[in-house]
Amino acid sequence: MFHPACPSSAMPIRVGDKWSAMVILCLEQGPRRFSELRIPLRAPTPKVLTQTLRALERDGLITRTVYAEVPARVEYELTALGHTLLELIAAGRRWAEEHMPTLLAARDAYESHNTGTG
Amino acid sequence: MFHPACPSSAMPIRVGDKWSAMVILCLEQGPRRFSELRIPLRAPTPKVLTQTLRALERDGLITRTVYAEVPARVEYELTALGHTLLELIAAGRRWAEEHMPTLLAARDAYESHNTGTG
DNA sequence: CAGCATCCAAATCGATACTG
DNA sequence: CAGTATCGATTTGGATGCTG
Repeated sequence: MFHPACPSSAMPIRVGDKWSAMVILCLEQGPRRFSELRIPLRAPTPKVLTQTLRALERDGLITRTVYAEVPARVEYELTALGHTLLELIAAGRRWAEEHMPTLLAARDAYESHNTGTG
Repeated sequence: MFHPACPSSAMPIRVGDKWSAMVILCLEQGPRRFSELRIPLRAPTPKVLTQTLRALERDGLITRTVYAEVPARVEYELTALGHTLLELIAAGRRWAEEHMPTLLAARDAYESHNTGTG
């Protein structure tokens, strides 16, 4: 799903920063907890995830709900505005599925200038 | 068109780096010269523009044609692959036109927490 | 479990100066 | 005109350690 080869490595489309699009995608199927987002995203540090989450919350794309339980529980969920972004991300993924091989081939051919012939 | 308020300031959608999408947009109506890209883009330094152009060329999104004239002339033009990206960028712009006011309003409301009430 | 504070590395953007 | 080379400021992502 979010393995290093697929997304932001070569993907020419971004939504904001490096993680925003992936967070939104993770939230597509429903609310997720802080730790639940760290695993699939491979976001090693909570700081970066917090930054991303805060920025998303600031822009009204997600909501942050705190449950007063003993092990503190916080859930993040997409807003209506956040859902509209899903379509755009899907469009980006469709483009990638269709044209990324061509782009990668072109990139590979371009790199050959330095290592292959020259 | 490319005034500081519109594009990457608040725009949550990017194509690659800060300038790639704008370069592609500038090339939509036909080939453009190096200097012709610097004016509308407000890319102050040739270095940054060159980097963007090279990356785009590397990915097969644009072509670079050099004309052996006395004042050297170089033209950049969108490839077929580059054209496919136009649709995606257009989708991003449509999203921005429709939802950006909502996003900005949410952001503004969020900022009020710090300056207004607290 | 969720989040913050501090320090650090890397990428990016940018200004100045110079060449064919 | 088009592009390169060098240096600096800003931004971003990341690692470690600590708190409620």
